Amino acid sequence: LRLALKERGLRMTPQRQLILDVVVTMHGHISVDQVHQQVTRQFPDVHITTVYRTLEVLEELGIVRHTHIHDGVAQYQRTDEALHQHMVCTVCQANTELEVEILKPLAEELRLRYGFKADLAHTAIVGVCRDCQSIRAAGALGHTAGQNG
Amino acid sequence: LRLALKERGLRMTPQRQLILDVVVTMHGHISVDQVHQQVTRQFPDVHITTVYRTLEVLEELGIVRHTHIHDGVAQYQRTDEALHQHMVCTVCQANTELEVEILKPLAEELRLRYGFKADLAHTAIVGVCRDCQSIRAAGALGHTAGQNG
DNA sequence: CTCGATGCAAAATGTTTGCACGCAG
DNA sequence: CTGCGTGCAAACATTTTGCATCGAG
Repeated sequence: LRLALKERGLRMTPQRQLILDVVVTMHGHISVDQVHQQVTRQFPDVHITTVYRTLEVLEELGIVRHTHIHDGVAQYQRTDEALHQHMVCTVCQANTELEVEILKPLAEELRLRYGFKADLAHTAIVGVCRDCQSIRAAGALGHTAGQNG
Repeated sequence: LRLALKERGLRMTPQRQLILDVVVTMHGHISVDQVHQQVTRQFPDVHITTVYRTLEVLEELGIVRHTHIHDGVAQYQRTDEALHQHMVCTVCQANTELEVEILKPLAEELRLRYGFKADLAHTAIVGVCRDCQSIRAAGALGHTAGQNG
């Protein structure tokens, strides 16, 4: 891993080591700010700009990849973790992992019909989780679009 | 439609009429800025703040919905257009429409296995389109991860 | 020593908010 | 006339950039 840096004339600094530590232990999506917070827990001096720049480097190296979920905040994930996908509930923000197997038929279909190589793990699937559906159902029984006020 | 506004004690202003005009004629995803530009083509005085606020109102009324695609910019789409989905190419930014039928098996699968009511039309599918795959293939034949530089 | 990396501040970008005035109803 | 809607500016949040200094190799 550090060799990858070396090959491109890049240096391994303590800051990068710390950020790398966070990256290899993280699961799923994580924001720049979250990475920064974890890093500053050990070295409060590490600037968030450095986190931005390091994650950018890691992205060029193919170690991480970033995306944007529901709000405008960039979320990073490891590329070797890209094979699992998340479902984010728009009501309770619950984040459930799902097996990527489920996505394969769709990916295959898109390839066949449009020649499009879909990166389905790139963005989380949004929707409403089981629990929040129950809660909602209790408040708004029926399935016609009536005006509630 | 204006009745929906009336019912909630909201007023129909020239600005809202203009923004509504843009909304009903738009297809797929459109940014706040794009709406604003189209509006100011007729009335240069309409402020972008008004566009933000009006789209927020329209979202509460269930007429539009917003999401975030690849960058952090909010994209709006009509809810009655939500039944088609887009594929955005990360290389050439091409935006291809696809039939929502393709997504239904996945949605059904997610419902069965996780009880999750997925809103698959909420976010565009990202990936690489047919053309850009060809171009890439020409530059990087083979499928091993070699270092190119 | 050399040159990439860092910290800081400031700029850039997209979005939200406070306030006084204007206009729809 | 009432109070919602508007334009404006300023606040806000996130991300990028310029620059002097530091330190990895």
